[in-house]
Amino acid sequence: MNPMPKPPTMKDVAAAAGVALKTVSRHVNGATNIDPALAARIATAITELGYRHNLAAASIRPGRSAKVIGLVISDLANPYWSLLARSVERTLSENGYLLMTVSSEEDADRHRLLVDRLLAQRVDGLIVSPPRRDTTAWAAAAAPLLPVVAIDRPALSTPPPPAPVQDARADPEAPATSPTEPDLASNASAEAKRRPHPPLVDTILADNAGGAEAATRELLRHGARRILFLGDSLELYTMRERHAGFLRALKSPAAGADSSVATAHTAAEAADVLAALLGTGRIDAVFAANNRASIGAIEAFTRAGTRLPLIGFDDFESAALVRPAVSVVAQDVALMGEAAARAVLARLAGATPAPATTTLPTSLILRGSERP
Amino acid sequence: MNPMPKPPTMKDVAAAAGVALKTVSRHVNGATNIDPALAARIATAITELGYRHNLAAASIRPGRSAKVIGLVISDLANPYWSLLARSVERTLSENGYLLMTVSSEEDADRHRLLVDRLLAQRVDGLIVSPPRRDTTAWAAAAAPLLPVVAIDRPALSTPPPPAPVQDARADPEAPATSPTEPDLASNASAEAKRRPHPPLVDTILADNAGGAEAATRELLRHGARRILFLGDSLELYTMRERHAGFLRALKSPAAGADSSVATAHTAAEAADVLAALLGTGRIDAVFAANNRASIGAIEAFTRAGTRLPLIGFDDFESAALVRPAVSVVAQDVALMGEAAARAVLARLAGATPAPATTTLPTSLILRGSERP
DNA sequence: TTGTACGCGTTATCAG
DNA sequence: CTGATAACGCGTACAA
Repeated sequence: MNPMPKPPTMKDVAAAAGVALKTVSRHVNGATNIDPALAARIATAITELGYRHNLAAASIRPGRSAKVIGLVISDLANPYWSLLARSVERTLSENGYLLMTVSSEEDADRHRLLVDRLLAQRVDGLIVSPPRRDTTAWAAAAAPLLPVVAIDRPALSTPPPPAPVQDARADPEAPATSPTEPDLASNASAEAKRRPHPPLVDTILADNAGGAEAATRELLRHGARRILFLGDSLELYTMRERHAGFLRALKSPAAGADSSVATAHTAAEAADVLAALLGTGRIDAVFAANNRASIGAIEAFTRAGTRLPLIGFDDFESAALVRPAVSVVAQDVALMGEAAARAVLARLAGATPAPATTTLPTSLILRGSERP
Repeated sequence: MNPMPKPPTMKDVAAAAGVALKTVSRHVNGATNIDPALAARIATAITELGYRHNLAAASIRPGRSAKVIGLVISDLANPYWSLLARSVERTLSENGYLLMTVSSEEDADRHRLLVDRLLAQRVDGLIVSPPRRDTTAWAAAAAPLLPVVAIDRPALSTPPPPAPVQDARADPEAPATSPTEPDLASNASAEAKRRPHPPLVDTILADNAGGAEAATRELLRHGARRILFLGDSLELYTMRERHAGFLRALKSPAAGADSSVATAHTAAEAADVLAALLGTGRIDAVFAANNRASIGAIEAFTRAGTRLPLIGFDDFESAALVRPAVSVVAQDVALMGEAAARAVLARLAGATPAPATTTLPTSLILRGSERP
């Protein structure tokens, strides 16, 4: 009943089996050239002593590693990230790697801390969703040491736009809508700034702009003319991209369309913001830029006892269950996770191409909510 | 542009700063008694060389560890587990620990493999959801070495009942319903077998039976008399418990109630099974024993254009969004994760009480779907 | 306060 | 095919 009997070592096994340390090491590492008699004695000693290979100790030898990859995301509780983490873990585990997942909670300081901790732990590779205000320092510091992959958002090689976008930040009491003009202007600069340099590290992105554009076109096609972009802060890369796609669709031939922007972080906030707008007649359709916004929109519709045409970005569990079922722009999350894992594994296997950006297509899933 | 320049070591730092290895070690470990001049030289050398503390190497010293905890769950993609993992990670990270999460996919072999791998990695503690057919061997092997906590299901100290329960396993083509009798019988034995011995390891459970009983009583209160238990395989501990609670409610004074059991693993299967039963008049209410069954039930109702009173086990995203909103038995997942993390941390801090089982209460959230 | 020498558990070299 | 010996990067007596 000793609380913590210290685990037996190779030395113990060697002594018990009456062989040299190195022979045990060979046996443990699956070497074939061992006298069967000795191998048997060693195997017996191992099970009798309850010996377990110490990977942590083995990993300090040069050229050896613990076969662990780090994954830094913003929130494990969000289905988007947990699906991604699952996919990454699955691909890595097929290749003998373990995954360490940590959440930054969208906090840049905590993000740095976690990356540091993972590096100190000597992980073999890093898959990272860069924080909101990315200082790029983490990537520059880590990239030379080990394979690094940015996922969902690029590791900025230039700082983000100083004033993210002067959008009308709606607040529940006095939700403001802004005319199209300033948004279009800021969009132009966002477009110009898109990927000015080659990526710092391998990067896996979804086609946020393209997906948003397709969704917006679909709303326009059904007669929408005053569309609300309901999303999270435009400080977020994905939001900026989706907003850019949104505006790109509005600039198209089917002119005369107006737009406004409302910002909300949680589903409840989104519901409040939208509820306040519903009676005013200032909007006639909603593009929900993430799943929380979609859920908020449904709540607002339910509360108001009315609804507007709606398309959301990111599929979510409820989307097909509510009436009308919610049309969405879906990312192939599993594929993104697998791509990220494979990118790390490829470099671990020795490949050293120039860092590349992979943009995965999105798909528009129409379920009915896009119609008036 | 060297692919992998080997990271600088303490020795390099010591040489660059012109001090002894030990002094650098002290500096890195935050010792206070260092000549400020030397400390400054060391700090400079560290930043110039880009030195990072190697925790893996440090952890092989006796008494030291990498401060990593392993978490073995069945499926990260299930919101239940990702919420739990998030909660565990949060609590651990507040205490300086990192979390390694792996999915067993409900496969007992893979489960063993993963536990072995985590043990080889020399994690400091283990939080495990035991696999379906638990052979208890993993816990017996691991528990003497490090703090182990079983979560969601107990680590069986006796093998599971040989024939899990002779329930009427419904299949889509010819869904079978079984009279109450055999279930009641098998329930009696399940009741008798519940926790025959003290737990092998610290165990964190939800009150599955109590929650299911409360939900079933609520359905009975609204006039239900032929209730369907729609759930996953009764090989699963949680399913057995929920089924036991379900039957316990049916045995109560409000007699005359009948029941049947249908098994489905996915939401789609659950929908099919239920859809086939809906027209027959053999059931007048549904207890969905997990969130996938709940979602399947909603789908079946929608397809059939009708509905029955419904209560589900485990809250889920859509529950409040669909009409009527789905009443559920909710577990406090965050609390369970925190409790598991704290149990590990307590033992790591030196506490050595006898292994205990903590059963956390569930809450019945009534949203309307329980009514006819 | 600083440095020396050694050990942690494992693997690699290289001679038997 | 096997084994003594020297690393690996770091922490700790112990001595200076």
